[in-house]
Amino acid sequence: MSNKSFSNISIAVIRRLPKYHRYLKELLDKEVSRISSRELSKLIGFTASQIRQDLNCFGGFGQQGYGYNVDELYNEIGRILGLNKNYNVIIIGAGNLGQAIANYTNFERLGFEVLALFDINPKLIGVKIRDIPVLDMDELDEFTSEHNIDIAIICAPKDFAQEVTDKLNRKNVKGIWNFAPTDLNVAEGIIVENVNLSESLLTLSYLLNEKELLSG
Amino acid sequence: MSNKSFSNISIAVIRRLPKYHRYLKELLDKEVSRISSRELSKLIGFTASQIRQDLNCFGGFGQQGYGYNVDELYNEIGRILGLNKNYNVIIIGAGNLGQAIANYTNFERLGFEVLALFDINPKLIGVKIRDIPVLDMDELDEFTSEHNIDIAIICAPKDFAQEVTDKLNRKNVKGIWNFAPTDLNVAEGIIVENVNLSESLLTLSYLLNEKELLSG
DNA sequence: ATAATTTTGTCTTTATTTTAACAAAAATAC
DNA sequence: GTATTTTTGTTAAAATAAAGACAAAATTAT
Repeated sequence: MSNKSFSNISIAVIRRLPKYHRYLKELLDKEVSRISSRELSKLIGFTASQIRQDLNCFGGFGQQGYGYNVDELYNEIGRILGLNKNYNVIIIGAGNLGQAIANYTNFERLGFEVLALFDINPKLIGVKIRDIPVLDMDELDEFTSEHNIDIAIICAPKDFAQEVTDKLNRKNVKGIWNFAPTDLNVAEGIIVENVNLSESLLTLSYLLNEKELLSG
Repeated sequence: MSNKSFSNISIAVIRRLPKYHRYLKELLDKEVSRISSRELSKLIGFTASQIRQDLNCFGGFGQQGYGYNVDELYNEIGRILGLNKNYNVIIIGAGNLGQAIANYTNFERLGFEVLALFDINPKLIGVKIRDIPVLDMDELDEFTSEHNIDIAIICAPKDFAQEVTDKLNRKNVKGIWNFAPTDLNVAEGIIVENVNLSESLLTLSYLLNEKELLSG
């Protein structure tokens, strides 16, 4: 009864969806009302065939001889991505990274509302980021009990991340967006999306050296 | 004469290398001196077969009946990732995200030295993050001419990112680590590694809703 | 109104990636 | 010292993903 049984959509397709969403938004802003898979292909860099196949995982949104209605497709993909809902979010760790995310108002526009940040640093507790309060980490349990938190964003140091996750495991948190450079053990059903900056940087480092590495 | 001709290593393999590196470091810290692909598989979550195949892209680092020497393998993967070198880095944008990266001392330990941050905000210009100065964006051209910059980290807003990239395109910058939520047009030979936080968050959002989406 | 063009959705083929299998080599146990 | 076990490196098979091909449908041009 793995998660897989509910899903025949490959993760490769899923990870392309936000990019479609972003490019369609740009087209909308430019008041482009229709686009073919061929034109979109030139913009986004995927093959037209792949675009058509990706979209058809979720339904036939296009029309032969015409292409796709930009507004309709944008909204459909938004719905597929769950952007028709609102999400209550907390941020664990109110350092630079936590603050950066709290300040990024675009997430709010997409429906992700940050209710609070949590930190152990007395200098940060009580501070407000925009209108969002930084609370004492000791209040985390109470806060998550009283509020229906959908997503917790972990911006805490590596050695503290699992400890926090253990607390979240006992609450009704549905997803964790993890910026700590470690793999978390989560309770069944909790979805984790990792953003591992070190891994990204080391990939860049590899690519910078690849030519010499494989020739010399 | 595409980049591909130098490389028979798939990007999927490359993106797993930093994770091997991280887990091997943890084993080293625990003073584990040897590990088999089977044991590593249990830790890291890839199949033992995949681990052996990945490592064998770069050489036979193991020994039959024994496994892999942790210290040796850690160093070999570090070398493959280019961590035997030092990199001069600048950060474009000294907001929370730029500061977060500048403050993350682990990158320095890996050989990535941040020489300066750049911003247009007068309140930030002149400030120091650790010992790293925040310079006026107007000084970027001169600075990149005088220093041999390997990597530029773009933490500037989306609408400003391409403008900065155009400047970098004319310099000898080798790689761009891009946090702006947009695809950059770069000069030939410049490697771009994107960290698109919105795309990551929307992927999480999709996964949170996948069950209902595909059943209902 | 008709012909030519465009373009999707889907089926087929190709390519890539992952997993499985196993001989050969080394380590360990007895 | 020999047998047993472990474990790699590598080959083969299976699974997954991407690209190509094309009929059917709709649009656009004449």
